[in-house]
Amino acid sequence: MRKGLQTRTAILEAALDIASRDGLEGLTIGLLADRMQMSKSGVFAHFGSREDLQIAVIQEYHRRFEEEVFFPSLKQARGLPRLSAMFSRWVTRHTREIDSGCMYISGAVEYDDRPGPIRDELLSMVIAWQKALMRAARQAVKEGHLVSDTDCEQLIFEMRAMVLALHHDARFLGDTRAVERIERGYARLIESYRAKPSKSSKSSSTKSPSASSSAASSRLRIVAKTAGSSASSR
Amino acid sequence: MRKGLQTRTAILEAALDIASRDGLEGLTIGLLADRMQMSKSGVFAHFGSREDLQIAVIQEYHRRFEEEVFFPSLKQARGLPRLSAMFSRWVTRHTREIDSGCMYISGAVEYDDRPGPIRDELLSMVIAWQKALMRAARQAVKEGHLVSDTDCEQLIFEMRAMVLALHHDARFLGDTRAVERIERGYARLIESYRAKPSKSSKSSSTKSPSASSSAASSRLRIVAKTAGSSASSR
DNA sequence: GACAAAAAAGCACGATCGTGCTAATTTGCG
DNA sequence: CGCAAATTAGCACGATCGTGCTTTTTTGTC
Repeated sequence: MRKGLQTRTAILEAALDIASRDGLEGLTIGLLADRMQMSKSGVFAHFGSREDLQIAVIQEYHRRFEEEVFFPSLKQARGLPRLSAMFSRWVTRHTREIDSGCMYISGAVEYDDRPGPIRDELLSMVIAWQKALMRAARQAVKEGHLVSDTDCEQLIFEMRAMVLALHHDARFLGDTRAVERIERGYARLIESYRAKPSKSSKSSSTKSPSASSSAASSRLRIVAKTAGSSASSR
Repeated sequence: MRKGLQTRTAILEAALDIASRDGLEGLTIGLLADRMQMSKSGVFAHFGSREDLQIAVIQEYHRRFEEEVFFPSLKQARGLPRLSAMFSRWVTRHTREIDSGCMYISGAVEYDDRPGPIRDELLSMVIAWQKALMRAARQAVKEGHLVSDTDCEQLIFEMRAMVLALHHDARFLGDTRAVERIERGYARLIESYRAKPSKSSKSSSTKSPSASSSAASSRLRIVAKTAGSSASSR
């Protein structure tokens, strides 16, 4: 009775691994059975169909994404600190999952013109994350961290763009310098929207404006130091 | 004798269509035979193997990409004009192929950890394009259009990033506003690197500096007006 | 029109896919 | 332990995949 759920969890774990590496389309019952040292039927019985399995994988992926990226960022103060935390954790996750790949991105490519429940599921997850980013950005404006006429959609667009590029460069090109690129890009991006500490600015520290152009690099340390090894098993 | 090459071309055309829509992995001999109203063997005979077919498709795609995006841009003056032309045509192509999808991008996701000849082929095409962009950017610095300490790799990284986002948003999210986003982003990007018309600047027009921040919108019309309809058949 | 060469089709093969159905096994509770 | 229920395995099915083989049809040249 309890055993069933336990193996289901183990299967899901393996499925997540496969899907992250080979894509949701590459997630196959037979391959999963091999990996689990089970029969195809045994694996199959835990999920009504392959599609249900895929959807379960997506949901589990999303759960972990939120757990690792979104929720911890909520501990940061509203506005720019939180937005930066979200971005930082997002990037950090990408640097850690270089060997597996982001399911939101691979899923988007796999299902961009393949309608159905899987696409719908992916879409709703991605949109949820985008909305969370938008909320944080708007709060940053409201808190006076970013200039009042900030085009938040534009800001988020460019943030997302760089994450896509990070994924592309790190996974496909094998170019890890993309991590530095995205740090610099984010710094430049925020800098161009950052509110000048002129008038009110009720919150945070009234830091020195430093230089008006590039600077601000020390403040925006994006990627958290990966404690110990940055190595991978692949 | 001549007929063979003719049908081969027709097959390649259909293959390009399928691969652009469903990815290179979705390109199947049987599907291709259906589309061509031929037998599988008949199709197969023109290419030694499926892999050879896929590689032929990639090469043909690249040839068209160069023909449509790269070569025409060479007619523009060296430096920023050429770089902008390349970017503009690149974006325009993406807006036109919304219904089919960019093979460089889908291929990158499909083969990011699937070594072999196909990945190699894709990689060399993508890198070739990136190098072309880099050359144009460096020329823009040399010509004095961009400030001398411009980080060209960073510039190209951010340009590529936005194109990835355009593809993602237009295809997966179905959000066509990404076109405006990318125009704005490019304007902002170039503006932050544009050389002030201070000292020498041997070339082009010594335009007025206008405002130092957002402006420059009129000069950087990215997407060519799609003559007639911007609609799609999908 | 005949004839050689090229092109296309026909057919079969082993693999793998998802998924139903039934039988065997394992599990947890009384 | 015993027994019912949950879990897993076994097996077969139709489909589709890439790709080898042989045969038929089409093509271009004399």
